[in-house]
Amino acid sequence: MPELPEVETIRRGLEPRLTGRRILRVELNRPDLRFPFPANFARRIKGRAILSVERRAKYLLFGLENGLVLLSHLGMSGRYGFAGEQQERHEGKHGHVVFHLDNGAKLIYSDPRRFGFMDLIEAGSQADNRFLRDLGIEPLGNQFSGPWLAQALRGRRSPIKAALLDQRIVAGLGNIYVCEALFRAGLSPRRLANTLAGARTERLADAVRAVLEAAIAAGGSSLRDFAAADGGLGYFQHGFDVYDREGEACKRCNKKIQRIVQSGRSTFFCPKCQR
DNA sequence: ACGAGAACCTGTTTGC
DNA sequence: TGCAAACAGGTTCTCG
Repeated sequence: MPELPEVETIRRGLEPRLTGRRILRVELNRPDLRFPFPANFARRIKGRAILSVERRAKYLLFGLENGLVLLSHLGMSGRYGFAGEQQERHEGKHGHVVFHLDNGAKLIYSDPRRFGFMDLIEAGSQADNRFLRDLGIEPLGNQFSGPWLAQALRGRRSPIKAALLDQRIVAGLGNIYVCEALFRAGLSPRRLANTLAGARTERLADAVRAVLEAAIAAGGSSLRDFAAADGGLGYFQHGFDVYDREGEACKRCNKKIQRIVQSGRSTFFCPKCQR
């Protein structure tokens, strides 16, 4: 589901509506999502105010009172919505967690496929958390650059597509934006990661940054399972150059976009523009 | 150690 | 039209 731009869009939608609010009660409608909820999940959250809503890679981090952090990953189909505002169908059957707020609002986490998951982290131990500790750098952060990428890809024998999806290197890219970034950089998804250096990694780093920034600016893409927290739908998917465009004309050279499968996932690319 | 593939789920789209 | 197969934005685990 959501990749970094969508999660960032959701974060921006939730932040003003949650910051300063107190969670009066948490309704847990099942014991697990992808993984079991941590012990005493609802009881530990109950009564605490929400101080911040942050993002790390594709994770949402809700900073709660007294140093507790609620970590939430949306998997493929997870989403946040407020009761009564929309998508009752989604929430009705798959509203797994309901946060009752002190202003009467009910924030609902729904997730049909249940690939999402949540965790609670005590202050100061974020670095040890099993979900966060192995994440690579943020692609929109200061460290990320051509030279950094060249160094990170050195010795990697996997296709560049797979390397960019590896969250331990760069954290936040998913299938859509990897395809889009490789197209923008003019690089074949099949090219081995360790054959990239110099100008190519520079172009790739620039492409990654540009495609993510464009997507965030557009409010995130809205494939069928995603709605921004404020109910608005993103529209960046109308601008995809290659993703989900198998057989259609390349916008640059007019040749047909191809679809191949790499490590079990669809890759879309232009065989002429991408080397 | 590292990379590819399977597994985890349900809903929607595609193809016969 | 109906039904089965294929496919979907992610992560973790296992196996070679």
